[in-house]
Amino acid sequence: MGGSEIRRNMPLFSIGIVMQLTDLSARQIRYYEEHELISPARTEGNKRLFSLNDIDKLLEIKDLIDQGVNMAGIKKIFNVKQESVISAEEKKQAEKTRRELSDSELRKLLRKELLQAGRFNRSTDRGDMSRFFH
Amino acid sequence: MGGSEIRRNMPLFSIGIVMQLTDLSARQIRYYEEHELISPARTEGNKRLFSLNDIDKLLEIKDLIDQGVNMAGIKKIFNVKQESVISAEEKKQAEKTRRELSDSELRKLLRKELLQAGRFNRSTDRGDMSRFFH
DNA sequence: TTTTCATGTGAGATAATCTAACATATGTTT
DNA sequence: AAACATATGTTAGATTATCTCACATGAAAA
Repeated sequence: MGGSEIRRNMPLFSIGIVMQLTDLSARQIRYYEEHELISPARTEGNKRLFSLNDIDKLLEIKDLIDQGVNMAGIKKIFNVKQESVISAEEKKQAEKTRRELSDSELRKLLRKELLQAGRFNRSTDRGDMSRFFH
Repeated sequence: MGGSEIRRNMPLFSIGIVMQLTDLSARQIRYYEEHELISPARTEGNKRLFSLNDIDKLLEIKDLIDQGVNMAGIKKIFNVKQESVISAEEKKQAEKTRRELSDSELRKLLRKELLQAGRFNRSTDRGDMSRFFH
């Protein structure tokens, strides 16, 4: 995972901005948090701070609600997605260890990964916030 | 110019977040505004709202101040930069009209531009906010 | 028809930000 | 040296944005 993961999880946006960006009411956003669909960070003074990922999720929630899905359904869908990501990770991991690398192969790989550490790579299924940034 | 120009000028960030992101004090940020180095937007209730471009500029200001440049100098530098951008635009424009396109060439170009309208293209000299987004 | 769900709305509290004024350290003129 | 200018800190008092909690409501489900 590249450093972009960090950036997309950085708490940056006040609820007012998120309302504009998502066209959701404060009530709705707080309600979705109450149902644990999002978990925005908080300032020292308890104000919510949302990340790009939070906003993506809110846009997904909005879509699903428009399609008639309720809280429970959305939560399930998010969990399934999350699991599929995890299992993808596991597969990758399993595949990796299965290959029984020689020491030299291993060193080569390691070096390659280090060299690519700074590069930007995106998770495959992004939300719609890509509209707002390049 | 692509739609990314709009995105980079979208007022999104409160002064608190900008303080964290730039490591400048509120006093400093307001002082730079007073000297017209930045012009953040305002909410209905008069709170400042900063764009990605504003933040890039603040990081540039910080650099220049570290290098001993004063307000007047920074303002000059910004103006020169702005002019160079404008003249680049003019050059591009001049080059374009000079070519005296045929109608068919023109239609082809237009279609191409329309197809690429949604793509992400960056301005050449970005600030440092690229660290925060992909 | 009750209940439940998703949202609206209002009250009262508090955090974040605003402007304006004065303080201060460092560097510049006279 | 004394006076001034520049960039920033700090404080005070006012106002906005957000918070939680409670109650209201329309639509859908039971």
